Amino acid sequence: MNSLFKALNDETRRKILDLLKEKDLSAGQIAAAFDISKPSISHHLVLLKQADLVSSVKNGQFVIYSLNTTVLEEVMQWIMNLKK
Amino acid sequence: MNSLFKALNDETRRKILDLLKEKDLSAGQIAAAFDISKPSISHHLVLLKQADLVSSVKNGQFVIYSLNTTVLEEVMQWIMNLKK
DNA sequence: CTTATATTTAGATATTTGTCTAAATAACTA
DNA sequence: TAGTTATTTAGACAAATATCTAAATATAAG
Repeated sequence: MNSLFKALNDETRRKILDLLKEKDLSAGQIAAAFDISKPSISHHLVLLKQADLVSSVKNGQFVIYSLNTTVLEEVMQWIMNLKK
Repeated sequence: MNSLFKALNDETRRKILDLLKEKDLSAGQIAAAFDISKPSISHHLVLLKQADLVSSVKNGQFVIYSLNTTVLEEVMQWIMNLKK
């Protein structure tokens, strides 16, 4: 829960999730969408992976990232419980 | 959206929301539930107010805080859009 | 009017976070 | 194998954050 809210608490990371909603992308393609260095984006991707919001597979020299929405259920549940 | 995720990105603040789910509480009552100084709790309450997650009314020398769940709709919408 | 109680404001400090550049690692390609 | 491209790791640094103590403000009560 902590790593989830932490991962979501950044505009750049939320935009990355938005990008991945459309289609899977390589780290480089993701970085290209931002005016931020590749190492920084790589770091954001680490945080998103820690939260299990994205997964990645290596494809040759590329690393392809995909959105994983299943953990968002937890956030939904947490909110629902509060609204109860 | 930013202030919302920011406010939610802290265990103490999430617990405050949980407390307020049960019933309205004064700043002092909220502080009493944590092992953290009153000024620190006061600061957390400021952030929760900024995100519009709580509202407060002064009652004599007390300030009573209440949970406001309506803004959580935004978070729900944002998540829904991602899951789409 | 003075003292006590409730809360916030101010200012300081240690930790966390987002960013960068340079270097390391991995995998293609000529 | 040498060079090129893709990505991550390492290390540094500035900004943001959570916390504290001390002081200020506001209200209540004797």
